[in-house]
Amino acid sequence: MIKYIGQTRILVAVDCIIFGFDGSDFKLLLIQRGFAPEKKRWSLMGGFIQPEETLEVAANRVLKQLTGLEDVYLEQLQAFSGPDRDPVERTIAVAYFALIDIHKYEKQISHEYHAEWFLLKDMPQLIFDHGQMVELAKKRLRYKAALHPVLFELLPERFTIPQLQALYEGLYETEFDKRNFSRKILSTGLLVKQNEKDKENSRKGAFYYKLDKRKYSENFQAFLKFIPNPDKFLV
Amino acid sequence: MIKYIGQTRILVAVDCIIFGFDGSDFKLLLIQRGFAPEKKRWSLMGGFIQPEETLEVAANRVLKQLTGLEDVYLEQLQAFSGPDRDPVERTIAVAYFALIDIHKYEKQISHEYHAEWFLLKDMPQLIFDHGQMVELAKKRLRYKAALHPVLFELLPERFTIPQLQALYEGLYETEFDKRNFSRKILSTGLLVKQNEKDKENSRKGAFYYKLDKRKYSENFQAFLKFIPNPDKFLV
DNA sequence: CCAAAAGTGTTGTGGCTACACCCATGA
DNA sequence: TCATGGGTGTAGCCACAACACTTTTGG
Repeated sequence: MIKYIGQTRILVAVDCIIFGFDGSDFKLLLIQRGFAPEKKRWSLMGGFIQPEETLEVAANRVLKQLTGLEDVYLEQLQAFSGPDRDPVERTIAVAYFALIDIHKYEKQISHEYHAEWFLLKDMPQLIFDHGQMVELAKKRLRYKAALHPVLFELLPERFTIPQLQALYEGLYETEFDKRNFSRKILSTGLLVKQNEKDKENSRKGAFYYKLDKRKYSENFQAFLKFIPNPDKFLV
Repeated sequence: MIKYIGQTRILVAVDCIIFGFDGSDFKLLLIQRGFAPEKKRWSLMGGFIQPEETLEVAANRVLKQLTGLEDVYLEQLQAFSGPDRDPVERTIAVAYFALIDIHKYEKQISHEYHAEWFLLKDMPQLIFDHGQMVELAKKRLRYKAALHPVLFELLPERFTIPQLQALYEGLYETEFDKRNFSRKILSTGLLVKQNEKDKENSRKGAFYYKLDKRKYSENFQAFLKFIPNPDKFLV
């Protein structure tokens, strides 16, 4: 194969910021790095890109390795390229963020990587520039969720409106008026009310809803307004 | 230096989608590729990342090589990683898009690369996946400009409101009501009216405005609404 | 005096926010 | 029966979109 001469070839990795929601808090799935350098310190799950893979395929592979899950919401965040970001050898990392239903993960948990869920508000220090990646992912998710119904990716098939509200409130670290919130959400037409109630979290019980998947994929790109006064929350 | 063993190292390039606005049309700056493969075909300006550079530095370098300009608006778009996107050798490309004042460029034009401005609507076929990059950049810019005052980056220091409107209309390939448009733009408080008029484009003449740079940088992240019915335009 | 583009105001409507009370249930 | 969280309606306000005529001036 002909080659471009005189150019430097570099390691390319993908790192995954994995978000989850446990019904009341936003969480992040981290692993305890098993090899030097920085052995035992907390880190995002990552891996090097392989010869025949696209970045997207690599990110999906890495995610599946850790969680066992496929067909997960995954979005390219940004490439990080500080020449010394990895002290061992120059590596460019392309960060992806994933939104997973935390319950699905728990069913398939692998202890191989010493993975743990951390509260997003209460994260350990991470290696390299992983902390920056998480900050950026949070910002991007806030931005995106203000306009598109992406947060449903974090919920199980059935969920209640109070749960959904807790999810938004967790992401934006604030509280919303529940009357306005439920009106706004229901007015999208994305939710289908079920007959059963969730009786675990209150005495009265809250009705379950499911996502209308057809409308969801049709309207995903639509420009909605989920968050009042977005200026306040979107830096 | 210790190294990660058994991993493949890959070429990493940056490619720049360079937008300009000539007062009535949106344009794209392309070069005619000077070497094989695909010699003589039109292409985005790009270059390989160097050992001590970040991607951002590389993109700025590449942009300066072609245009002579520094301190230009430049934003990372996405990494493109199809294993066969470059037939010579596997290369991952990180695309950046740039917004430049076309007049500044014309002052510093370099003929070294056989660069030419093309109408965005009327582009030649590009090599590799550059066509996809341009499409994505257009989409991203439409999205961004609907919410943030980023299009001012394309204008010279003095500009008129009709010019500004033509700029928005070019990007969204539509027409806006001029009364609503000017009211909306002026209500941001970002513009400072000048005393002179531009007499080149009409008999009556249109007042020049300048950008209030302090307010511009303060409000850049603010969540505005420049485009009526954004759903229509933002896929 | 005519053509061509700049500039400017009003009104109706719909969507947003703010706000408070009743309901169902398990303990 | 009481404590807890679920569920619901309204009114005022503001922002938006739709719309047409006058002004300026160069030729």
